[in-house]
Amino acid sequence: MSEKTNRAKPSDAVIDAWIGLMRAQQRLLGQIEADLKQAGLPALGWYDVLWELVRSPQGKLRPFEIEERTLLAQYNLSRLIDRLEKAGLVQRQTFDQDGRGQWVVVTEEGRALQKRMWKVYARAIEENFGAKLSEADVATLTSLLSRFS
Amino acid sequence: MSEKTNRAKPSDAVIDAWIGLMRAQQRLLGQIEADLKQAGLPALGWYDVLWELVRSPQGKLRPFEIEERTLLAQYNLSRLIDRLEKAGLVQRQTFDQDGRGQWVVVTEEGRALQKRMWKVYARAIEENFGAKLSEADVATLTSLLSRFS
DNA sequence: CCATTGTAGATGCAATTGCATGTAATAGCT
DNA sequence: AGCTATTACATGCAATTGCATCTACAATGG
Repeated sequence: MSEKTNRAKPSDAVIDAWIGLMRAQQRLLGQIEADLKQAGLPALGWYDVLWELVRSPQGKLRPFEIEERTLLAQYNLSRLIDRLEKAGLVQRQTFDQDGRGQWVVVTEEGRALQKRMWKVYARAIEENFGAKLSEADVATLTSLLSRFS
Repeated sequence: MSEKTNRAKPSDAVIDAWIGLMRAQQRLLGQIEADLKQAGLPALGWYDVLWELVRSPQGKLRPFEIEERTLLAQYNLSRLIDRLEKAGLVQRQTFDQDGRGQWVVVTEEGRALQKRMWKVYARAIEENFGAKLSEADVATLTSLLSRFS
């Protein structure tokens, strides 16, 4: 008679690591969102989309491509694009090859905002995160975390 | 004349690690929330509060204590407690030593739900997270992440 | 060509969150 | 004691999110 019917129980060490991951991300994200807000800048969600657009070859992507890259839910992205467009940071353009599709194009204002946000964001990353890790730590952490992508 | 006025710029390696952390947490959390939902269980926020209560000495805590332990915002916690109470999982009790305060007490139903959620949660942690790490990895990761608590 | 199925994106509505502020009670100062 | 500041928690309202569903178009199979 098998004893271990319930497989897949994590060890205490795994649970500690799990909690550590959740807490670290929560704290760091909270700190950085606070820095952005204090600088009068929008939240990170806006940055993520702008960044994907800015670094794309033509400064434009299809919504579903943004969705893949940012892990935003489709309905959330749809409305986030609404807000970005209302703020003049992106523009929707028709996609001729497929009547269902569209391009989301970053505007100059969008590029400018992305740069301004990056100044604050970069500093916050370094101060809250980078400053606490050696180069070797950084490499180790990146390697470990890459297993979950 | 100093060249480096703008200090605190993270290296590319630090940025990679940062992105890795955000993405790993986002993916893992999403996966686990999906598992809970599929099992017809409430979201992790409910679990976190129930767990803090269950593991507290008397099965009760002050709201501000829960707040510290979970990093929930005060106004969010206040309303989360409303929902937990409405669901019969906790009860508010008066705190005699301070008229402003109250106890949040976990009920038997609350304890039962915490156990049921843990079964799903534990399995999800192991499958999505623990299974991808050796014991040494786990120790390393915990140690690195602890710098941000 | 037509019917069915799949994909891209939008949207109504309810639930949750964020922000600002409110209320009640305690603590601290003079 | 009396006044002010602080702490604990709640709440109105606007913004965001989640869920389910909808529309429009495209692809596939007969």
